[in-house]
Amino acid sequence: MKQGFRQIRAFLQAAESGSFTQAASALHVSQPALTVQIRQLEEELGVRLFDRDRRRVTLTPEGRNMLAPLQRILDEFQSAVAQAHDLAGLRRGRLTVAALPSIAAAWLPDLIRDFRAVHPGIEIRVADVPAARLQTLVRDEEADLGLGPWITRDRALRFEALLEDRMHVFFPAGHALTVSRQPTLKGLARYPHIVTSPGTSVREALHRALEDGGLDIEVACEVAYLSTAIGMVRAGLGIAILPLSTLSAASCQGLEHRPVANAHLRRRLGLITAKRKTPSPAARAFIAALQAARISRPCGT
Amino acid sequence: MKQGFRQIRAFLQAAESGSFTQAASALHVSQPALTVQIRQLEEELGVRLFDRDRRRVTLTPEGRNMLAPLQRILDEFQSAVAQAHDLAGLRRGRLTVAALPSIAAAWLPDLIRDFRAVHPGIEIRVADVPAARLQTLVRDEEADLGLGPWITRDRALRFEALLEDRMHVFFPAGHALTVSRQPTLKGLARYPHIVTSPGTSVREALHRALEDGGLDIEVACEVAYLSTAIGMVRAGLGIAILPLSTLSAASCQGLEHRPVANAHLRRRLGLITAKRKTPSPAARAFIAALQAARISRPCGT
DNA sequence: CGATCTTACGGGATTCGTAAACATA
DNA sequence: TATGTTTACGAATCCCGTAAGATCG
Repeated sequence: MKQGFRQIRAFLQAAESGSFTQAASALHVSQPALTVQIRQLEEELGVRLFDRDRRRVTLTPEGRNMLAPLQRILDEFQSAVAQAHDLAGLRRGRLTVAALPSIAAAWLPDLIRDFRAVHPGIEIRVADVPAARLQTLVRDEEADLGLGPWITRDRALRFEALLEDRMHVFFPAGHALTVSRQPTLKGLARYPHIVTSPGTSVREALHRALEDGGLDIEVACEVAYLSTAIGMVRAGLGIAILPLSTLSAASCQGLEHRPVANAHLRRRLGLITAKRKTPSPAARAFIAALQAARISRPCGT
Repeated sequence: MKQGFRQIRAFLQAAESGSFTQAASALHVSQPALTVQIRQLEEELGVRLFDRDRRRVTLTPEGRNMLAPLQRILDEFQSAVAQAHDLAGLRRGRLTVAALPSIAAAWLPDLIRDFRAVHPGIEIRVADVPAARLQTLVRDEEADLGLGPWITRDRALRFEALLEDRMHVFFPAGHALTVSRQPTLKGLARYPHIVTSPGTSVREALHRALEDGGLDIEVACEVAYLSTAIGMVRAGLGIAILPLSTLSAASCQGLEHRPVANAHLRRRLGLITAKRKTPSPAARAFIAALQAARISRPCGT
């Protein structure tokens, strides 16, 4: 079983040309080479495919029977190659990005817009999930890559820091905090706070920071979405300690914000990829775009 | 484009085995060879097909995409090869035999019965046509072979004598002719004759024989079929000069027959094949059976 | 004799197998 | 350390192209 596609191509071309000489020149091989290819195919199939007539070659009935099947095989192979090239050339494909909601809202829209402009054939799904699920998604190959904090040290995954998302305190314009350049957590503790739901990474970070400082805060309201929290702050219900990236995710008009001086309130966000798994062409391209964007727009807008 | 089926086979086997080593041993090649084959396919397709994990290899999503198309291509190729082998091995095929009506009636039934017993997959058509059309059918490839007399010297056809069909005179038992061992045409001319229609080879031969001898006969009746002629003879309407093979074609009970001593009344019947055209496997086998039968049952029953 | 397929043969590329290197669990 | 993939390299094989041979019109 030593067959290839060259023999099939030779056969089809010869059948079409009705001449070994013409077929050979069409395929850019010498005529004896084509004769050999035909003979190899005939030996493999066990039937004579052509009647050699010195003047022209004509298909035998057996050869005519093989015409359609072999043609289809060749077509399907070329189609399969084309499909693979489409994937490799980013003309087609699917890409699933897992990202923290804040990142998904702040960073991804621009990135995806630019990416899709270049590669319109790539279908992109975004899984905006809490930090805890990020690594699971990537590990289980439900996402090609993750964007978020590096929480659990997972040997099957790789982390590459992209930006540091410092948390800021947001407050309405004119609030007493306006005067301080970098308030401490302790200084903020006496104001009522809008906080996100337990389980969100923002809440966890805030929780750890408070615990570490032995502080406690008054919770004015607990909301699920950053944009809701911003709305609450604007309405004067309280202040909120939120990622700086919130600026991009929600309309912060009429609000002021200051960095909070606390180590727990800065997260190193980055790219999470599977160590073993070869990234898909689309994933590679997206990661490249990601790293390019990191340079042009460093550390949280 | 330097691809063959070995690479595809290697890919499918490796995907199934989940290990290059196992796949290699399953395909009876060394493991490095298989690695190379996989790499060749990856280069041709432009995508990485496997994630090498040192412990096992797993398909990438791109590889999974290629699985079905490549599997199908391989299946179709093998099916095409199998189909060709069926033709070559006489498990399938079609065979058209053109033959004189007398041959078709006398010889072919036994021959075809035996042939079909050995090769039940071959579909056999018999074209029983007058001698004049025989060569045309073979020349136009409407028949794989012809059985009949060599009339027109056609350079595109080949003739191989198989048997000599001497014409006999048929007469009712008790007829005056019973006493003669080999009557002459002249001796027969005075009896009324049953003749076949003009255009049939039997009639032509008789016509030439009479013309050559300057004889004339009384035509008692003119019929189309040999069996009709035999019926006429039996009824005593006249005698008939017919091929000896008529014995096999019609019931000749109650009739006697003697060879007629006349050169024109013996026909060399044989095999007519196209010179250029390669006979199909089925035709080759049939011809072989034909020649074997010639030995075991020479010259007209 | 001209056109075309087949055969023969030498050179070059391809591919295979063995052995060593390499990488992970 | 053990297993399994990759790399390296020598050898065998395969394949092509040129040239000569054969055959039919």
